[in-house]
Amino acid sequence: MPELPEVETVRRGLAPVMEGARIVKVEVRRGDLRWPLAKDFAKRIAGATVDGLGRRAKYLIADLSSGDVLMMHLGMSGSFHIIQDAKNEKRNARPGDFHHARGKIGAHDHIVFHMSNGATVTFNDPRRFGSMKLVARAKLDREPLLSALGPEPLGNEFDAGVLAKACAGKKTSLKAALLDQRVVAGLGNIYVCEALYRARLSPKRQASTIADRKGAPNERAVALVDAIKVVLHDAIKAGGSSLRDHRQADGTLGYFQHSFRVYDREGEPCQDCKGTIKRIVQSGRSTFYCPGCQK
DNA sequence: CTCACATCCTGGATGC
DNA sequence: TGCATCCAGGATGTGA
Repeated sequence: MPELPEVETVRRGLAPVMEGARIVKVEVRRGDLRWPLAKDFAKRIAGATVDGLGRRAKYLIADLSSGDVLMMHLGMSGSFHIIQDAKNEKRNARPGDFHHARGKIGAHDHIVFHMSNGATVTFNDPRRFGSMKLVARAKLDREPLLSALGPEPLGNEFDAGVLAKACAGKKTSLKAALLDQRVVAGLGNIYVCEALYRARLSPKRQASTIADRKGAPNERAVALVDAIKVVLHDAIKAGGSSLRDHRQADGTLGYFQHSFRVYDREGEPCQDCKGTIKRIVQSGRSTFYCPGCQK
């Protein structure tokens, strides 16, 4: 489930048990994720305190007291779960508190962090498209996984001018351009579909048509940037989207999937016109849109 | 350079 | 029920 809103939701769920706590021990149960973990991965982390847990695009970034930074990506099927120490849970439990993932390390729990506060944080990823990488903080500005990323869509620096410039001259579709992390970082298939619907722009439209000949933004670029910010903001507020029962780190379900206007709604009526939501395939991925509203 | 496409991997849904 | 097929939230490397 992991696009920007889901990763941000995971970050907010993990921060309370990780920030300020020491990683006592790391278990690498399977190190062959998207890329094999470095042989000294666990040893390099053990004993470090997590000074902060941040996010860049779809990467979680833990700042460690050792001088390293731990980059984590959820891929397609990655998730984190918190197993609370029983004593702590009893002590801290309040009525209405969220349900914590219950007790046991299970299949596909590839990486397990044992924290000094008694919490256990597991990284689960059936498809193993996720990844973890340790990088010296001093070298982070030259980290290849980050250096090519476009702007954060919720940041002030992301506006119609920036998006138009990135799309100017692009022959490819708007859909493909928005999925390109170099254009804007953090969108995935769901939120691209939803943002295009909200901006009333066709996913098939050539990307360059949100800019004039000089690369300046037109009204389409303005609408698109606005739609992207609104949909991401709303999704984060809803705790992300829970597809196929995917859960947040604290065990609760996000509910933004109920706000999908087009994603996975092929054949259903459009909420704005009399049309029907259609599914097409663009560069091998499903695109959902309303041909009536989106031009 | 830019773009379309296959590919990594597993599990769930669907169809016969 | 059993088995085959298709599809999936991402990102990269390829080949045209």
